[in-house]
Amino acid sequence: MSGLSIGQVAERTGLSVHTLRFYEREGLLAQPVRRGTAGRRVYSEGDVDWLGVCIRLRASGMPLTDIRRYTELVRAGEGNETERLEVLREHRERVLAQMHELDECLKLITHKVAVYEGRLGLRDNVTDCVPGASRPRRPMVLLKPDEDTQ
Amino acid sequence: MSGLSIGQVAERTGLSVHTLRFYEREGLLAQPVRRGTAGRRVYSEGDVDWLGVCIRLRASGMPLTDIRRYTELVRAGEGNETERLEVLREHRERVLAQMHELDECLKLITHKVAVYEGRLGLRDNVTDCVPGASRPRRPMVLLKPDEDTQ
DNA sequence: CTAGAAGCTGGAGTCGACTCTAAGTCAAAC
DNA sequence: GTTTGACTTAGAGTCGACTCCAGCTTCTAG
Repeated sequence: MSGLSIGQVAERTGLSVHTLRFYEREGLLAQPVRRGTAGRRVYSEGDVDWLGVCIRLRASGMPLTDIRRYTELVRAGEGNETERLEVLREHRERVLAQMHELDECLKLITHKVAVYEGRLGLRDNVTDCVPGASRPRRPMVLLKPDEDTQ
Repeated sequence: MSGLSIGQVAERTGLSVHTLRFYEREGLLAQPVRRGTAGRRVYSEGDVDWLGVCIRLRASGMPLTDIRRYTELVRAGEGNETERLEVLREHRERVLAQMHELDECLKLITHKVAVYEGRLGLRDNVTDCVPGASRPRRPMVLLKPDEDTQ
């Protein structure tokens, strides 16, 4: 069951084979990858799981150097749990901040979308309108200051 | 009231003067920046507002090329609202997806934090403990598979 | 037996987004 | 009147994170 080629892992994780080798060079793998015939990489399920963690950390904006740091702690084995915790907690703070920021952005974008939908005489989805109800013609609204012209 | 130097705008927006000039070169400003004595940039409140929008778009992961595209639409004036809307809606989808992803990441991290806190014999914050209650010594838990060793 | 697919390595290239440097202008403070 | 400091430009440099290339081996199918 265990024993995946780099190609299989690429398919499974969504990373390219290039990236998998790159991550390995960068020291992002907790254990050195086993090698099979002709020096080919043989990934265990554990390797793939760990890669999954790395991918999540990356996706949440943790830079590779920090992932490496964390990986090194894990590789070093028991005894440094406090440090690992610190890394994780710091990152969690950053993620929360990022979510907050994203929320603000979303508000802005949603506001703008609403404004343009209004300008174009749309109410939400066209399909939401009562069929047959005369769609109001574009009412030639004067541009509000605060909107996108100027 | 209107008429800010590049330095003032930098301070106000949190962008560096370098970045402000860079953004301008990249065509991210809706209107060309006014120039004062000796060719110095003089920013209007409108410029700063627009920069605020750009910053939010960037912060939510919109690449500069897309911000430029949107800016060009705005600069082109009335008549392309449908296109602007499309850009915004697409971006909103990406932001929502990103928030989802971040949420997953947060779950993972929070889980790991909880695991390490458990391993270290902490319950939440130390300050949450009843003072004087004997803190349990680290119970030498066997490592669960699924956790960070292997 | 040979062609093609997949793997290997070391190193180079790319891309996005800044970030900085050099050489110069200008206004105000001392 | 010179020094300081904020500004100007064109262009170069940096950094993170890939992404690809050349040249090689090795396995499988026809």
